[in-house]
Amino acid sequence: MDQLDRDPTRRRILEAALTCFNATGMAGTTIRHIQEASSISVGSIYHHFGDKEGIAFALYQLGIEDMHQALLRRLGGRADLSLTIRGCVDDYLDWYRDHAELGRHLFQFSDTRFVAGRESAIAALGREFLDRFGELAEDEGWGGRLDAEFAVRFVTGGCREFLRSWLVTQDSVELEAARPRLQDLALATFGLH
Amino acid sequence: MDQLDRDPTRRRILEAALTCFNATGMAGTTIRHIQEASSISVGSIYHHFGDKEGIAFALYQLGIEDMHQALLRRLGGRADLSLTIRGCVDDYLDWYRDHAELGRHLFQFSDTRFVAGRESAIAALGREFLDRFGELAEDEGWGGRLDAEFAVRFVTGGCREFLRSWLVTQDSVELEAARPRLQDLALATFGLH
DNA sequence: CGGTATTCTAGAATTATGTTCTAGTCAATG
DNA sequence: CATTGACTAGAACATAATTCTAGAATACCG
Repeated sequence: MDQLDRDPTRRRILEAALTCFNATGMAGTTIRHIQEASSISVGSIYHHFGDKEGIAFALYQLGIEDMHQALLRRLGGRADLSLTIRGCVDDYLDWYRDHAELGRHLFQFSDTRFVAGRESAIAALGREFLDRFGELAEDEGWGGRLDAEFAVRFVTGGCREFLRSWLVTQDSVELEAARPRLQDLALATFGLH
Repeated sequence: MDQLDRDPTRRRILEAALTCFNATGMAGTTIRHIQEASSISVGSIYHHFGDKEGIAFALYQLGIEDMHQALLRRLGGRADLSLTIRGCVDDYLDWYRDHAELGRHLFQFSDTRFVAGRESAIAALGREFLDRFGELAEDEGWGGRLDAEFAVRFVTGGCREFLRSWLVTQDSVELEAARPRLQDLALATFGLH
């Protein structure tokens, strides 16, 4: 979004692609659409990204990395477990609120890649978050590491499910109404309050 | 799966398509693949389904309907709220365990359709479940109707998130290990035990 | 029944789309 | 400068989606 990519050419391609993906879906956007929207030639697009999925993947990677950065930052400061959980929910919702287009792309892309083999770096990000959160939970005396991971995934899924439908309307009032309720449910999941 | 469709032609097309989608993803399967796998001519495929997405959508619809039928059956019998929740988690997991191919397709397809406009019947199914569950929760004195809906979606998301990764391995031991934990988390979400 | 309309099947023809290729431009480097 | 390597451009190509035309099967109606 702000800093999609250093190289201005790559950046223009990615921005154009993201707009197209949001407007007509990944299947519905052709390389030519992206070419027209970015004014970068077809050859150049292929030079930088290899193929269409390469563009989608680059966007996915950027999005996931940016989002995880926001969440990891939260785990850096030492706070109460309850506060941390509330804070993570905040960060998660905020990120999607502030990056709705990228967010929609994450949803669009994430379930496409059952087959794909590109993503070890991304799995590592998820792992890092789970590890760090697991440490924190252990320090606070909350069950075992694996229990914490399991609960985190559950909460993530709950928030995801809300966001999936929220991204259709992108109504900020609805988001703010949901925020405290999602936080409460997240805490309840952990048996906290 | 058992009764994908009445018409044997449609059925063979759908079965072939599902196999292909699972093997090589929706983007990776061509109409010709489906043609070869089903031995139904291209013209006939288009006659029945309009286009490739039409096939994917038909499968999606069948899957969703079948799954919701299983869940609605559960809400028919009058049981304790806690038992009902545990039972719904059971049904949800069981359905994916027994229909893993269709399940994978549901995931693949669900996030593709931000743009598509086909799905009012399907939204109605989700509504029906939420309504029926909401009634039950109210009868049991659990918060308001909207609170119940919100919690249901949250729990659904939590289970979905587990299933998303489970569908990659489809390890039955892992599923059974997760089952009671997911049930407990679901109950905790509702503040029950 | 016999004819007629309708649905269904088949595969060739057409069109759209992803990808590759060739040639040329630009920028950095020795 | 000359050379190299990265980058850009758009035409050419290959593949895949979709449409078309014609014929076969089936249902409908007098």
